[in-house]
Amino acid sequence: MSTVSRALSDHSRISDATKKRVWELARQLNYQPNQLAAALRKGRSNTLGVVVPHIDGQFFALVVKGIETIANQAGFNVMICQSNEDAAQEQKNVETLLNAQVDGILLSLSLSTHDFGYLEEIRRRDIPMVFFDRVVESKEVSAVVLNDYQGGYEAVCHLIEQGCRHIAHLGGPQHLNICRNRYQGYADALQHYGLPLDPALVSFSDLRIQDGRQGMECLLAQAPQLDAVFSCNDLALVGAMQVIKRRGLRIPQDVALAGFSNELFDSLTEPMLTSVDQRCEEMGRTAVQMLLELINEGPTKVAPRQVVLQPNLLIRESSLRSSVLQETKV
Amino acid sequence: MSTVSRALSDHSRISDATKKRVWELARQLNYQPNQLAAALRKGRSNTLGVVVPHIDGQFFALVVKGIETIANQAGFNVMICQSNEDAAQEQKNVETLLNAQVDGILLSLSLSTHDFGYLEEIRRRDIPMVFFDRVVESKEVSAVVLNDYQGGYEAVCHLIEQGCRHIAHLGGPQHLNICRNRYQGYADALQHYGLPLDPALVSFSDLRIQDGRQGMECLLAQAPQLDAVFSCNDLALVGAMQVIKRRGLRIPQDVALAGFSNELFDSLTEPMLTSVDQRCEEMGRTAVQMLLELINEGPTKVAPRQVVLQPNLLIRESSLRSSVLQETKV
DNA sequence: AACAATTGCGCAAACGTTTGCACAATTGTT
DNA sequence: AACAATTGTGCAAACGTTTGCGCAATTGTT
Repeated sequence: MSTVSRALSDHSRISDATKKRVWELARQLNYQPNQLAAALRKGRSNTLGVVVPHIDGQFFALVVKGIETIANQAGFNVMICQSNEDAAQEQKNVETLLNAQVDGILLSLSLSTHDFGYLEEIRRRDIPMVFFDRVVESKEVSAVVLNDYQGGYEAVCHLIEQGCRHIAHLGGPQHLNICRNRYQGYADALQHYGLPLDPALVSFSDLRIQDGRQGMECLLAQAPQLDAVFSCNDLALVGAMQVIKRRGLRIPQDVALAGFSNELFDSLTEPMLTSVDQRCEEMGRTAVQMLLELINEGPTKVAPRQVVLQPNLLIRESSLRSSVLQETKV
Repeated sequence: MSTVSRALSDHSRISDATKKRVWELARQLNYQPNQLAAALRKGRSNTLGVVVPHIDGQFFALVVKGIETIANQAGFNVMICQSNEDAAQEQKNVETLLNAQVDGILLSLSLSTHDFGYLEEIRRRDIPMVFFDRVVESKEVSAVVLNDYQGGYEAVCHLIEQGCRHIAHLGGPQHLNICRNRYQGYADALQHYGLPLDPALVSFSDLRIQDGRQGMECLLAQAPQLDAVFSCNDLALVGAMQVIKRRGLRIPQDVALAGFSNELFDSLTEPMLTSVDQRCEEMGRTAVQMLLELINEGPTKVAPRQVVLQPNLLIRESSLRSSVLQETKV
């Protein structure tokens, strides 16, 4: 048994001759090692756990793809759980993963998670963990995020440069880092150009499509002079667009639009929607690489890091007023 | 040890008193059973494997959601793999899952899978398995599929009833059951109404958005009289729509459109796209239920079954010529 | 009161690997 | 030629559960 095990793992103390014999026989018998037994003995399951709010929609689907690619290359299995934006479900997911003895956890917070207490259990068990996108902001934990602030800033600067002066914002829950930062980018861009930050031009919601419709109705009612909308995500922006069109307003001439996430449908609407691309796959790859590092070095060895990816503004018809030809790729 | 184990699993031969004591102590010590050890001993990992072509796009994302819901309820973990429509990757995924000692496998074939030989290994190991959506058609295997034939048939009947007489088809790879059946539904609907099946009105491809554009160009060139398109999926249909609009043709007056899958973006385009809904979550739930049955009863006990779900035609603007108000929900 | 049946508990083996250690055989060093 | 170092192999314990079986204590039956 021991010799076999060592031969298969290419141990240096086994002669080439016996290795050959073992390999050959293993092939003949179609021997498949039992990962469970190995996991039990070695105390590592070679499995990674991922918790995402949902996988419909481009963003998380692509992040997951990036995660799977790298994880599989490194010989790790991946277990994916959806919290469905529900804090209780998220906690259950984490418990499930811990019970499944995963070697590490990748997590993006649900919309409704306010209490992070349950994460203590992960610390207590010394399970490596990396947040991505929607993170608890702390120097104590590893995380990879987009520079959402920069994304919001650039998008709004672009709108201003297109001549817009009354730019509205459809914002998300402010306890989420991403929404807060995008909003801050919006605010700072306005300030940079000497424009006022008008509360009547800002509407917060959970950013579903119906929230976008409703928010837009509201904004148009209280600030009819608005000439652009920057939305914290694309789904809400589509809702807003529907309302704008129904009112007979032209896009981008009367109201210019810019969103966030570069969803698949952004190029399918009319006009096509300007949006901030989030480098989804890269985010997934980076997160899992950091996690693997933590796993291999031991979570106590390597200090927590926060990686920030730079966003990429994709300018499309919904915000392009000037006759300048569009240079950015769709 | 034994008493503890039995107490925790509520064994009948353990007195209520000791059960109480064990439970209490377990809680105090924050005892978490090691699933790996249990799995090794019991010979079942309580993990299910899922292989899908991809998870971006509404369909598979929702199927996966259905799968996770039921599987978690039944105490099973779920490992999801994407084949990225690649046969080699699909085979690797299956090997990974087998090595991870999953108790059962749910599989939807990739676009490029022609050779099913590697599936023999699953049979040989007696691992329960259920196909869904894209299946190998055989009475020997369990599967849950949509009645794609019926979906195609209904969609095309609807187009005909709207007054269309020259209905084109954007078809997918004919080795895939779903594409073949949708095409057959198209053909039979034409025949039922006494319309000819004109090869010049049919174009096959891999159904990406650019395939839809290209296919549409081609169809318009060889059959300018066409007055409707039924596409095997919605992505290709969007591509076709773009071409149609660019030519200045009106939808649905000049060309009516119907697709398949009820993607998220169907309600976001202009006009909104008529499409066949696939009961995604239900498909996932049914598939996993069948799999659990196979796992619990033993794969040799219960005979393979094929479940067929009925499609649901969602009529939207892209095909609605008459002034009749739309009754179907979007 | 003698025996059978039931109830409650614990020993020890088993699941299939990995790995520390001991030992034998070979090779190298003086 | 004696000893040390190296190389190759195998024994047996360990990982943390589950479970067959045996034994003791209790309860039920005649």
